[in-house]
Amino acid sequence: MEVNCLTLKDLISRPPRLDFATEDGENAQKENIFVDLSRMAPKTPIKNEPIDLSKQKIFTPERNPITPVKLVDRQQVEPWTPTANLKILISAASPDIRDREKKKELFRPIENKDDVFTDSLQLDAVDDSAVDEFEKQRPSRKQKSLGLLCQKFLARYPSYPLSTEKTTISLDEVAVSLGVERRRIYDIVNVLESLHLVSRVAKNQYSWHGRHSLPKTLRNLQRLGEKQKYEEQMAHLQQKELNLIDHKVGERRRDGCPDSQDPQLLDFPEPDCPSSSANSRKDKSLKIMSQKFVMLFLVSKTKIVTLDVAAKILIEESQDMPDHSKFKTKVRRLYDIANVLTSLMLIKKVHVTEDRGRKPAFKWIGPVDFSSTDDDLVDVSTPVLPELKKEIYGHVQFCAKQKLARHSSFNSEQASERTQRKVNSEPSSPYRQKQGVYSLEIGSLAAVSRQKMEDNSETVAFASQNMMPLPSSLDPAAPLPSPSVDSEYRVSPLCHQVLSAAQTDLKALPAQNGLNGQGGVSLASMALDVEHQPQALAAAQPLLYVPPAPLFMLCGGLQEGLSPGSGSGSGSVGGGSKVTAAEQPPMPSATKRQCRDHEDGPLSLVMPKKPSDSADIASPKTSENRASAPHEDTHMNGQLSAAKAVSGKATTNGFVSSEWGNPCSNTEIEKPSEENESTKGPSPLQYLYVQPPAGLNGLSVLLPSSQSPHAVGLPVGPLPSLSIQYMVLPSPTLSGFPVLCSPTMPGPVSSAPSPLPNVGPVNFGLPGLGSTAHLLIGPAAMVNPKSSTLPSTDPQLQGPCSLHLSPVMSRSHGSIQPGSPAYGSLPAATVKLQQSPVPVTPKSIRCTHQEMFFKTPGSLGDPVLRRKERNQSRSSSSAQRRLEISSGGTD
DNA sequence: CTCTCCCGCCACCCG
DNA sequence: CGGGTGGCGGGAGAG
Repeated sequence: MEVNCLTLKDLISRPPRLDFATEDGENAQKENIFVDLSRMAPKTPIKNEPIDLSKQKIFTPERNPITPVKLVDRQQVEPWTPTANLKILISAASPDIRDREKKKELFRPIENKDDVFTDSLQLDAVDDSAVDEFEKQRPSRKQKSLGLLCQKFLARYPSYPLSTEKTTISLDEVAVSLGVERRRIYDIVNVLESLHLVSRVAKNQYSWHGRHSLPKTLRNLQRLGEKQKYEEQMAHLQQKELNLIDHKVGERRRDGCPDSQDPQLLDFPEPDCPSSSANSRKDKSLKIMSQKFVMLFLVSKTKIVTLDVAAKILIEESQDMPDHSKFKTKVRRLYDIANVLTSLMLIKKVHVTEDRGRKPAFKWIGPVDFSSTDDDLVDVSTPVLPELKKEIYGHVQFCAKQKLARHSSFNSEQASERTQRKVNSEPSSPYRQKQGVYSLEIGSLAAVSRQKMEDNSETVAFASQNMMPLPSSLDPAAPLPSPSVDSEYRVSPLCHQVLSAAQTDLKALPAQNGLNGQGGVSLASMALDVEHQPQALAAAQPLLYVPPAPLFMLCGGLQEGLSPGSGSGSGSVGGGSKVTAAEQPPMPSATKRQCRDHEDGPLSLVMPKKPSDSADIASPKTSENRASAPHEDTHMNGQLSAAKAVSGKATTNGFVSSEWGNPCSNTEIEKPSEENESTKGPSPLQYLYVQPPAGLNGLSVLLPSSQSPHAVGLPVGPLPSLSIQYMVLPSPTLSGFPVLCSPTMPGPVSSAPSPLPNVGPVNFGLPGLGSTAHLLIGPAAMVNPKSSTLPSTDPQLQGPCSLHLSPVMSRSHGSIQPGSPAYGSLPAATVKLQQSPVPVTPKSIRCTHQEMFFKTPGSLGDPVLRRKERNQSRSSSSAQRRLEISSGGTD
């Protein structure tokens, strides 16, 4: 059955149920008239309705005979339908039907992950709620967004496919599987094609190339952009705008286009597409627009391009009359392109503020440094070139890269590394690279670090122009100015906003908690770039990142926020490092927004410096990783499936899931758990509990009080950034419910026994918690400096979820150490939370579990757990137990 | 209100 | 000529 197929796919990257319906329905509608008829029959036609109907249709062709069923489905599907009707219909429907629907939903949710979706899943338990759920299910606009669709699309293919594997993309197939009309797929594919991620081989057929050539493509585009003098044009336009703003907004655009520029633009060689025809139509093609748009970023010093400027340039190039309608249309197209580029983690939305207000803009967060020479990248001082790394490290790293790649290209990595290096070079810089381990920062982080590194000039420039990159610079303080800050940023480029917020919070915390701000953990990790990530994902995902398994000890009362171990050092968050969220300063609206949207947050990849080491460590993992690697991004595939299941809903995106899926992490986890058992001692495992800041949606952050000391010490790598293990839990529920742990590396502290075979996400049943509690372990970002092994961390997870703590170092178990001087300044660790538009509530978590449950029945399993979870009240003390238990459970 | 951008009509083009 | 592509802009959801 298609359904089955879909299901599998869905697991990986599935469009919301609605999508399904939509797919079929829409397609049918457009392509199949008769379908429409069926639709019509049912009820009042609502725009949205058709989709639902179609869904049913799709599914039902076979079913069609069962008319009644249709009605039922439709109703269910149709959110808009009055609840009463829905209920009635539902009730009327046979149980079988309901079950069927439920099943469908279950599978679909993965991608849809929408909260709604999740909720729907829960429905099983509650029939009564069915109606509400239905309503919830209604696909929101966001759910249908091109960006989300693109993510789903990307999730289907590995970012860095093996050369051997050739993937062909059937537009029809994809459209069906993603539940959208083909038209939408064209939009995505065209942009991807412009970057050479795919190429058209035949009608309806594209081949997937992945990101391998992305750096080259970008380089070429950059060159072209330079030739086109886009930078100048942009500057010119911006200036004009400024001037115009004062005078007139209206027609500045025309003015904006420098006459001189026109010729160039006209000449504009179509970058990659040789074929790009001279046709006017083609000139306006999304592909070309996409390339030009990318060029604008690449040539921009600020890496920030406002849509209006981009639209103007494009209009001018196309020689279109700059009338307002044209401009509007152009902007619409740019949004389409931007959505895809955002999904590729190449750009993220930001807003530039002007005197008159904000302007929509996008910031390049992709690789930057490929600039002049192709070889440059390699040449760079960076110890390990991205590509080289690939070769050297082989699968393991490869996998990691892939994951990372999603977020950023190699180049970016390099850039980040470089940056870090610079930082390192700085004597003062507190952060040192860890030996043997390189942490790569991706996406926004890299970009951010880069910016800072590069200089303030960019910022200045903006300022002069009145343009301010809001997202990055939300925090006035945060931005570059303070050295300490810079270093941090450099080290771990996180969303500035987040970071700033986190810092603030942290600072505040000490006071309340009596903790030392400095000593405190720096939560910088969190940067969330909400925008990047698929909204849906973000929303649903409850992310729990747990430190190395071995470490799992929750300080007695997590809820209370005490972390016994934490007291370390100056900053250690004093014994109870409980931080209250309230304290956090509210994030700027922009920030919030981003948070919501982005999941991608900075990713940090840790790579073993030495290949050999990595190999050693990795080897075990490698096998699996490799497998996963191809799938990379989404990972939605196989391995991940389990992970996904775990991550489930939380990870709406493949990213997350993939990470979770990482076997390595699992392995690591297990060890830790054992260790924990042995060590149980409070020291190692304790976590600092940080209450969720407002932005976190009530998620609590647990920081391992005892981070491996090594972390701090690691000097080596170019990348100073440290990754800190952390857990994010819904505060209310800390005790009871399942905890998702990010995969961790074997903690240095505990002697980790040989890692166990990787298992996807591991669920630990905590006895204390009751069956309910599960620990999901994701790939850990942590690297042990000591342990030569590196954890080949799962890059995958990192995605949005992973928390990257750069500066923080935890010495040995003791909680975060304040000690590190540098850190002191930056106590806060940024935790990247996925903020989903929907608040992450315990409920959502539950949902996640459910999803997971579905996916991987074995591991997570029990629905019952939920109940238990609820029931469970955990005392802090119990927490440790739980941990221990969990570890045992893991076994 | 503005910002986004989904949706799908229908023109373009190719085989 | 039929069907794949994809430009285009109305209009509505989201903020």
